[in-house]
Amino acid sequence: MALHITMRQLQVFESVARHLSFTRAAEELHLTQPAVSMQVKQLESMVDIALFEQLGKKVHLTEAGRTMVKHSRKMMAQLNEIEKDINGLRGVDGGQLKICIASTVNYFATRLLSRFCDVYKSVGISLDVINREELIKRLEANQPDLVLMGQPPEELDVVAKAFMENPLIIIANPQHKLCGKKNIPLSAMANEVFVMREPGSGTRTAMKRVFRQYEVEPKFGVQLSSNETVKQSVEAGLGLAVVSAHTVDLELNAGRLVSLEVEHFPIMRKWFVAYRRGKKLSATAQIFLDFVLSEGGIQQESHNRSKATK
Amino acid sequence: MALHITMRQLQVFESVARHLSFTRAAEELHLTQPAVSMQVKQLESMVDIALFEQLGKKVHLTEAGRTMVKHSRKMMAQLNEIEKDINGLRGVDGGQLKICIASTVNYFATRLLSRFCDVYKSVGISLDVINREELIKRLEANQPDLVLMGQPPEELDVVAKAFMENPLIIIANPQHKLCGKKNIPLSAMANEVFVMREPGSGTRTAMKRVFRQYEVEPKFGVQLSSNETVKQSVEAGLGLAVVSAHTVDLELNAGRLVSLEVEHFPIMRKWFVAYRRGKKLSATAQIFLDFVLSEGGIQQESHNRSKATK
DNA sequence: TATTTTCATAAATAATTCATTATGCTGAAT
DNA sequence: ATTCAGCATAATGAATTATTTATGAAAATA
Repeated sequence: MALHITMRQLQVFESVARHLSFTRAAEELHLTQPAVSMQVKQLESMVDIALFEQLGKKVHLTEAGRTMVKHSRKMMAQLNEIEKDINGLRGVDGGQLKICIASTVNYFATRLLSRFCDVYKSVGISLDVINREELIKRLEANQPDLVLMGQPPEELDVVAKAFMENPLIIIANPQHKLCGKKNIPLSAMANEVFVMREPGSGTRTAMKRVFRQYEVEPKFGVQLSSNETVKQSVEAGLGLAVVSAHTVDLELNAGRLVSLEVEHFPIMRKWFVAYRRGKKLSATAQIFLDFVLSEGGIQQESHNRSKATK
Repeated sequence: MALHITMRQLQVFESVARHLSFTRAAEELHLTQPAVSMQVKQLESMVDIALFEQLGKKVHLTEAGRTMVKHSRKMMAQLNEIEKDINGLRGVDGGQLKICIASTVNYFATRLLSRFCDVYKSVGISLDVINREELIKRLEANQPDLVLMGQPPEELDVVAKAFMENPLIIIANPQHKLCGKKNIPLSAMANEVFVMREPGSGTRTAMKRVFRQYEVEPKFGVQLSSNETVKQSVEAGLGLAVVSAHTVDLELNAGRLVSLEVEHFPIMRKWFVAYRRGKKLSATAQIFLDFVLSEGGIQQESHNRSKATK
């Protein structure tokens, strides 16, 4: 790029071209006339061609001048567009939001989202429901603005805020022999078969941790890839399962599944809304974050799952 | 225009955005890394929004950043277009030429033009054949690049170069009583009727001046608005006329008109190619000017018909 | 001819910009 | 834990730019 044309030059030039007078342009721009002359002269020397010609005392544009006027206007319009476009991004109105949610969150996230959309109608939301593993990949790639998930990842430096309780319970088929029993000891689980999600699933990790902690080793049965199939499998009597209580509301009420009152259960965990540390949240994302936190109704304490817990 | 975004800022920003690395951009631009950081920071402060976000050690564009990249590219493309467009004007190729010619010049100007076009095929020419009065108006309005005319105007500061002899002769119907006579005294014209062009016509002015100079007062008959009708009128026997010899070549050869050998005639005048003083001749116009002068084959002496004959 | 208008040029200076070096911080990799 | 790579910040100096005042020249006007 050889030419070092400045916006100022174009601006001053355009004014002269419009008035066909250096003096008028100077007045318009609150400058002295020589200042205008010099800017124009600089622009002329940049393109190495005369932009004005003075015949008698009247100033005329040359052919090159007419061309330059067009370009000047275009450039200035372009600049204004930048301002406009960027300002558009600054506000919430018309904002775009990319949200990823862990699959288990799905059950209430949709309700959350629809309430949000009611309030901020002009916000465009793209929602991806994915498993924990994929979600972490996406976070690494800086794809989503915000994610809703269970336990925030240890391996990534994220800012995570809890926004809702997430009790994990053990569910069983209503015909199961432990149904209705009170204070079932955890050790009783050693005789049970558990169906579960794929490795990497947050629920699976939490469950395993508890059993390991109390040195109970249940049997592990079928491995399933969606929460829905887990529930169906339990309903079909393939075994027990640890799930987020929110995801089985309907089935419990309908009596198709029951919650076992096992010792140490429910495991009280939380749902988090999270984003990568350093992420510049757009106004829209910030609003959504606040919305989720207030709707969730947990008193705030920032969870900072990072090595850099300085 | 509040924002004082510089091309440099956009250029540096674009480089960073392309590499997603300040250091790489610095290398590309032969700068130090802090210099790059500062340019980007300045741009960010101009639009008052973050363009990059650093997550871990990777640099990402923000939404605003992505928008800005588009605009940066557009702006830089725009700049290149200026250069291209202006360069297009600098050369002869594809140039535009607005030429006005006095109506009497028409007879050979067309031939001149066609020869010019043969050589410079890519030059677009707009040609207006108009009378002297209109031609001067056009000159005042700075409409034509060049004009071809008889006597250059006194009232306007033009640069005029003679390029061809312009003998003015007196023509008559072949049946006219003075036909074939040698050395007709100018005084004999006092008994003749002259048809002529409208006031303002160069030929008319020249003719009147000669008659006044030698104190001869011929009768003035019909006033005609085109050279063609003047010839036809003379042919029809309505009177004599003073015309540029070039315009009646054909008629003289065909014997439809004759030239009278009157004392002081032919008045030797010249055709001029002219443009307003101060006019920035485009390359194309300059070429045309040179072409006309060389084709005309008059040794050059610059005629400068101006008050400011300093 | 004298005056006014308008633009160009020159010199001076005020302001800003640009880039450098030096240094610190952070995250990732060894 | 140390080192390395990569960005930010600060201090500084050089270079450039923007702008002003003062002045001159040319053209229109009175």
